[in-house]
Amino acid sequence: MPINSLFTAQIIDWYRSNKRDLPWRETQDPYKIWLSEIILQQTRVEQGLPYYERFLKAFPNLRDLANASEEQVLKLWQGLGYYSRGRNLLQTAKQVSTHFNGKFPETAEKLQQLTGIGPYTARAIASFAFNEEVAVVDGNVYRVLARVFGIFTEINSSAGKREFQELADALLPPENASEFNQALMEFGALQCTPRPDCHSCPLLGICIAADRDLVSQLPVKSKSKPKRDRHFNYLFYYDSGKILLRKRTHKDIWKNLYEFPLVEQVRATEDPCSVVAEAEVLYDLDLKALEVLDPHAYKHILSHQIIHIRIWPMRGPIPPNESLKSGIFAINLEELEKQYPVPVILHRFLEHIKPYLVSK
DNA sequence: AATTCGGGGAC
DNA sequence: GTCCCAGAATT
Repeated sequence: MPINSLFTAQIIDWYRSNKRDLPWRETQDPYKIWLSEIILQQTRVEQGLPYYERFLKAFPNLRDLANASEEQVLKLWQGLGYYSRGRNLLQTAKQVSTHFNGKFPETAEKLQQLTGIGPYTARAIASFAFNEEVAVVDGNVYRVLARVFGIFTEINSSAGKREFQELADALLPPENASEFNQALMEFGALQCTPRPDCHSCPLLGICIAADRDLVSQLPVKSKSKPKRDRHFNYLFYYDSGKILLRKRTHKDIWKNLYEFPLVEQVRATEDPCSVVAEAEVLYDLDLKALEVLDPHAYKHILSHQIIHIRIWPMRGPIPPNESLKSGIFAINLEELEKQYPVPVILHRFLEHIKPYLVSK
């Protein structure tokens, strides 16, 4: 038996006895497949699963989602990260709903034209929902193929992407694309993990990396840039159940999410006066009469940046909404929690601070 | 071709 | 601390 056929057969065999019970595997509805795939981009199954359930409950079908507001979608997306996925989700729902008569295109090539659907997701939907014979390549697939076939090409280079995609396509068994794709990813997620237990691996006999002790070196990936430090000073201006809020609209992290009035500085500030002074200019506020309390400090570590956050509680009457400028507005705390999407760091702060606010 | 977009979990 | 996750869009 050729090595490639053996590999395919073993992977599928392993999958049938080890696969997890996941809701999007029990359907061929392109809407549900699409939704699950967008949620699962760069996201572990365990983290994405509750979001998938909540989205389906809120928007049972494509039209429901297409009729939603971006605020609703982002609120449901809150805490999942990569919020452009949520915005693109809504955009594509509207697009398919109005321009494609509510039907998703049925080939990977056409699916990839839609916003938020790239090479992986297009092939996943085409294969799972429409049985197209196309192979998917995600982080799991890179890892499994690099090890089993001993490939040292960098997986984040264009040459690597091409090479692994071609290999996956060559391995794909016609007639069984969907199951093979699922199997290969599941194998990477459960068995051929970043630090695997090779003793229990059914592919021990054919894996080049295991044979030559290269498992810990594969796959090869070029190093990432060092993180940059940012310093966010938030004005937590609380008064009788209301706080000041603004929407992030610029092209940056947390786009279109809401936050307290922000003063970003190049370095950490111990002195509230400089924060207040900058805020007055930035937002055209009059903060002179205010008392500024000691800040709550957090460090928010992300993939490409470390955000040093100081939330400065302030005491004093909130001006009426009509007199607020620069996109600042006052909002009731319950209203905020119900409707306004915020970064998790703000959500956690609010949960922490709420008991103290109501008891005061 | 390189960078940017989050948050959480494993180690 | 580092690396990775059912990647895609933008520069």
